Amino acid sequence: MLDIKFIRNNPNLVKEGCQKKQVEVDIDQLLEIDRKKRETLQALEDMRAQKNKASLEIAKTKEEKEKKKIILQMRELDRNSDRLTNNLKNFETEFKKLMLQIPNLPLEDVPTGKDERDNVVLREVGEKPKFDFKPKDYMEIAKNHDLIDIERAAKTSGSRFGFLKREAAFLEFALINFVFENLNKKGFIPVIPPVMLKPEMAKGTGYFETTALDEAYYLAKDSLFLIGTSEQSLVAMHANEVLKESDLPRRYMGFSTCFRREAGAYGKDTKGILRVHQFDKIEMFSLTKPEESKKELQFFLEMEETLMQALKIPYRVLQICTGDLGFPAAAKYDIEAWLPSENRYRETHSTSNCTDYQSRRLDIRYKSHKTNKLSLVHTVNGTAFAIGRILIMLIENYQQKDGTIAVPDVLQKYLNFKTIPQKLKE
RNA sequence: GGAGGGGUGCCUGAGUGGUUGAAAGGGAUGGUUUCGAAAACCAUUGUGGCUGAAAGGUCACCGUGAGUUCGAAUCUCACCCCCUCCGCCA
Repeated sequence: MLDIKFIRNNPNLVKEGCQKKQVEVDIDQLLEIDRKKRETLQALEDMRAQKNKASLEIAKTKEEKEKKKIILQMRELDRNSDRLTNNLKNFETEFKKLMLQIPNLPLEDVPTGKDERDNVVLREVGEKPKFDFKPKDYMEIAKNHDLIDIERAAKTSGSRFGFLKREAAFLEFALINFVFENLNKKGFIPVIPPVMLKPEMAKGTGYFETTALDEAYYLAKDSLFLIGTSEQSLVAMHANEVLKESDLPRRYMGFSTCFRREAGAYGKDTKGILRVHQFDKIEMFSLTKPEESKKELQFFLEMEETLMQALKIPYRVLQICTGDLGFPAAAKYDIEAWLPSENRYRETHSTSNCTDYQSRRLDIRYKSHKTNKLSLVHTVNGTAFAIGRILIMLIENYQQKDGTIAVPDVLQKYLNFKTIPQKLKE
């Protein structure tokens, strides 16, 4: 949510921002309703003030006649209050509806663009593997090694699921250990959060407006959303809290299963485990002082790149343009890893600065040491590893001529194998 | 799932339908004292909206939402959350 005062003072900036983000909201209508809402509120409050004064008088007055007279007056006054209250409620509902439709505004240095085609490639890092044989795609390799079973997952659960088996399962734990160990050194607090959220918390994250609502699983019987990323649980964790300035930046790394309906992705990436309904992910999340969120975003990107470099997977960094930012983000970078079988880069990481957009919705503030004043924190999130996609990248980039899969050096200490041999098919 | 108990400020904890935004204690902050500290003493100590240049004015908030009333932390209803016991269970 944006600050209504900011919108009042900078309607054109907001309009421009919405346009850049390809989101249509009627700002003029919002301001008109805001004006009517305040007008009504003022009238109602004046009336209440009158009533409060009268109540005091009633309490003080000892004469019964005098009391009755004032009470009757107040009853008369009350006739208007229902109408005013009703009006106010309507204005407030409409106001809130419009406010929630406004996305976070892009920061100034974000490149303007329509969609993902306008994202800017900042750099390519790492050497793409050169194979002196015809590289296979990861699903073929995974089948040969009995690492991923899509067919049986379809039998048990339907499309877009997978069983991770054998070395793939061990690799997942190795990746988790690797990240936890390294990010903990950088001050990230490990968290395994709930994967279900109450509706108001889920909505507070800002991902549930417009079409994104269809993206989430909802358990109607219990009125709970399944999270799409642990970021959602981690933001909600500090809802309605006041943090100490000395606690900032507060960095978390959340490990959780993530659930996505992939409702808008019919026919897209239907093979394998690139796009599935359920996957595990380690997410970085940080609450910062407003003036530090830009720096924190750079720090997150640096962490992501460090992790990718440690695994020696070639990747490129994209600066996301205004039209592709997503609802709550004000700035965002993606990392795409090299996928040999498709001869192109595919997204594995994403890191965003949501400024005070989430914290205003969820009321997460901090108290300044100096001024003792309360301000909203900024929130920054970023992928550490989305396990499934990293496994894909590992399998393809580390495949060997003899049919085995090598294991990155940095993961070997968490595993009791250095290569993954081929298996006989079941 | 069954039975009971409870949600008040940073915390503990009072609160008879009428100056109760809320006693008291603790904590925190500032000050006095001190070479310094402790102790003691004094003072301060909620958030948000509207309005205003500011001072101020005003409204709201005692889990949430409705209701009764001239007036609700206090009465009524619904919901949410937490705790205890029993049952079930990884």
